[in-house]
Amino acid sequence: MQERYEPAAVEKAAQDHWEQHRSFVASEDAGREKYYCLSMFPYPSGRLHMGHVRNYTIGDVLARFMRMQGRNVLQPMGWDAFGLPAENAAIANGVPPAKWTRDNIDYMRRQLRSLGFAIDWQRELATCDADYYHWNQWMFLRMLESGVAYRKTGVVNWDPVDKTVLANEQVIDGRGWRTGAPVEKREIPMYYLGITRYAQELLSALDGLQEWPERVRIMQANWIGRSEGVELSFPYDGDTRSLIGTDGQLKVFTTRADTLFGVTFVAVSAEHPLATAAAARDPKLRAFVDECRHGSTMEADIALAPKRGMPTGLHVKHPFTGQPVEVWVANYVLMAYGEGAVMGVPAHDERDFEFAHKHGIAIPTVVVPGSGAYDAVGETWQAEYGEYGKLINSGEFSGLGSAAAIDAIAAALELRDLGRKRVQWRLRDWGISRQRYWGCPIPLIHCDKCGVVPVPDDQLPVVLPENLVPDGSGNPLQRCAEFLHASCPKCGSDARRETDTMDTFVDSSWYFLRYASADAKGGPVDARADYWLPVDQYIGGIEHAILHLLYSRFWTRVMRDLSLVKISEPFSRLLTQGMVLNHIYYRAPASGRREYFNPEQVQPTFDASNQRVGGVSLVDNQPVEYGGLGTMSKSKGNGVDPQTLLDKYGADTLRMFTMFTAPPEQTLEWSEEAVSGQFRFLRRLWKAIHDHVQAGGPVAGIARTFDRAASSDGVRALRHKTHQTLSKVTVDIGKRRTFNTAISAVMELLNAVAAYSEQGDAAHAVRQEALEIAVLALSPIVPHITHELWHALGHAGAVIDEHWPEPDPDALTQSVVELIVQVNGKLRGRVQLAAGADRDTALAAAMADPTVVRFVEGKPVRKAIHVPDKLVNLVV
RNA sequence: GCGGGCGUGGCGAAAUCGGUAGACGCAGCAGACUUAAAAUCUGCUUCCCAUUUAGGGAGUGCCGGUUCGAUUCCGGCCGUCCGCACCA
Repeated sequence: MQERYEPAAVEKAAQDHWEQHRSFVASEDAGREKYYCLSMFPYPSGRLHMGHVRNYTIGDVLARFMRMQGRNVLQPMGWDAFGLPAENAAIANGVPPAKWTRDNIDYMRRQLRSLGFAIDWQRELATCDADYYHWNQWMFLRMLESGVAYRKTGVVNWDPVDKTVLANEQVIDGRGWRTGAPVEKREIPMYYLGITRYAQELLSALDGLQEWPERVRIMQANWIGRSEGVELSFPYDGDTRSLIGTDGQLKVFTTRADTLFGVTFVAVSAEHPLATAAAARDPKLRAFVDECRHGSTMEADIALAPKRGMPTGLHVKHPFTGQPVEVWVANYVLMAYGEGAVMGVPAHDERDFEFAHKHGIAIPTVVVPGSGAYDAVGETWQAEYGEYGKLINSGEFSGLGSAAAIDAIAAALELRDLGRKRVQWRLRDWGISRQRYWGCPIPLIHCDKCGVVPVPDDQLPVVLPENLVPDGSGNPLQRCAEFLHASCPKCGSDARRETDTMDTFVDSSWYFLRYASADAKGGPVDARADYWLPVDQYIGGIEHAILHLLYSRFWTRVMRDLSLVKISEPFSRLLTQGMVLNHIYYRAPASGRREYFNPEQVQPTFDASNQRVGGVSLVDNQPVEYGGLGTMSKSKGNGVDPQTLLDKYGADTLRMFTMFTAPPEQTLEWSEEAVSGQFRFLRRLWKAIHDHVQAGGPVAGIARTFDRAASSDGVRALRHKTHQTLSKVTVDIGKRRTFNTAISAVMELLNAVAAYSEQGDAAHAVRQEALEIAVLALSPIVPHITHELWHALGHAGAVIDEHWPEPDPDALTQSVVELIVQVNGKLRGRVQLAAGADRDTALAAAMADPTVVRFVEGKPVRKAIHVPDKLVNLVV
């Protein structure tokens, strides 16, 4: 064994061993319990970032730990390879997205390998491979057949200068990212997936996901947004009827049908048909409607905007009283929720209250609290106005409580065919059409005679041409004759291929299923998926808490209903890892953009209480401002390239740092000093084993039976520490997922070994055992160095093939324990006692402690608490 | 506005079921080794009082409650981060 720890050589040797022994190739084995450990696959952006390292290290530690526990482990990896950045890179460099993407994959795959992740690379997939997206297309066609997928017009962002559709992230402050031109809204036909059909199931099943973080479940429940209420109709009056041209009703949805008699106006969104009709005959209203439609699309801005509105001059009739109610256009009504229209009840809804005050509309009270705290609403809004109570001035319903009134009003409306109870969802169907090149083609053909015709299964996949270079204007597929041209599968005449591609969230909604049957030919998956699924542990960023995880839950159910899989929930257990943060330094010139400085190039400055307040750039020696801690990002210039660290310290140090510095769900603060601290620890571990082996000669021959009675106190204490450490690490990794405390425990063990100075065979044996446990316990976290150290400790086999050891119960028991002694709850002393000492013995020992005596002396003991083998508390 | 999390030394954090607050590590200080530096090793390192020893007091954002005992449970407040945001 070498005296110095040299990570490069150690890591190469370990990786070669795993490679040669195909250690991570997984195969189905019905006789063994499986463990499917999955980390969210990366977008191949170019290089790994620290977030990837953290994510994949967490997964790898669990995979390796479970492997040692005897589970049949699958840990696959792939690439979320379609998407906008590849097109942007193409525009910038003139390289086809396919080449850029595949080059990035090659580089990042090498990086993942050099980090030593226990990945089964035989199952690797990239979503841009036709073998993969073939099945996106196939499943889309099945959904089209079953009606889950359907066509409807949708609104897109249109850049009038580049004449192209923009993704939301390409719209910055309402303008196109490249041209700066104000973005327009356009309606075009698009395809939707009916996720709302599954809304109730997706919501109810959240209760079963007890191994998911609660906040993810709450976020999903809020996103699905179930609300129970009443849909009701206000019939048009004569004037409105003649303007619209048909008899009709204005439909609204409300959760507060009990306030129906307080309606003094009805408000519709600017996109509502009534608004359009009224605007056609009123130029002022038309100007207002246009303004609302073009207003900021930032939802936070909308929420803060004042309640603006204009009357349409149109009226509808109250469903019970028949009284005319005026229709207004209001900027706070959303077309996309409910019916795009609301009944205005100013006395009992804060927004309606503000609106009515502003526009001089009456505010009659129709619900009062049971206590009679008020009988009419005042000038300023009070929260109690929105509460349930007892109805007044509500015709036949007066006197009822709110809940009963809602039932009665709904029943009465139903009799008149003017309304009914129903559930409204916030969740909307998923529009998957993207007017982009680098994505999975939607398998449809447009024929002048037959209309939209699905591509037959035997002509799948519709292959995306990979040699196109987008230039920022439009979708290059529309200029690619060989892709565009097709013959109609129905009538055979010349036809045009659909050029829209699918949202990349489609690709990531089922990739975890494909890993489980990576080379299945006849369908997206085969029976092997039934063995591996569901994923036992999924690990990824909190940023995917809603969309990706919800879409995957939906897609899995669709596949279930197509009899492709047997499960409903894809991920049994979810861990959302925290972000990686670093300091932010910047200069803010009087005019122009902030300039950011890489923290490595800044000498920080601190105030009197040691708080970071600024810094000096090492480049020009001028001061820079401190911007706090923030997620590592390109735009803030505070990223750290893991490759640099890998080259400098090796994979084990990097893995160790990400696992030790914070628990996995919390944010992780970058610190190069902490990294070098982890490197120092590994070096100390190396040296400890080196010295041990040198001192003791060949160690394999040591007999390791410990006779408790014959052992010295030192041997017993070190054995106790060793097995205590083992049981802590087992729980911390296996149950609590607190890798940081697991590492701390091993550090303590190593400190104990260093402090243990006894010599002789028994001492050498107990030291050997301690070091072996330390190596085994750390091996999931730092697999390379432990691979080498396991051999150094005298073992012929590889540490990865070792079984996770069980703590020795005999070593864990202690014959003498220390009790703490409190007086009135304050720590006053400690006493050594035989384990299991009874109350009287413990109290007697406690009273004998000199410090305790000083505090108890002369005062009667009123009460004494005894927690066996733990503490005594004397109340005086 | 609504929902959720978090608040502990100079810093990252630990305390797992209500029982020793600050494990482990970083940074810092002192010492050893060295011609010197680095590396390494040893010791100290929450604050205040006392310091010759022994010790004593306070302390987990703030105020209060429950308890023999609260970082932990309960109520209220403050700060901070995240998510959603005119959802009818």
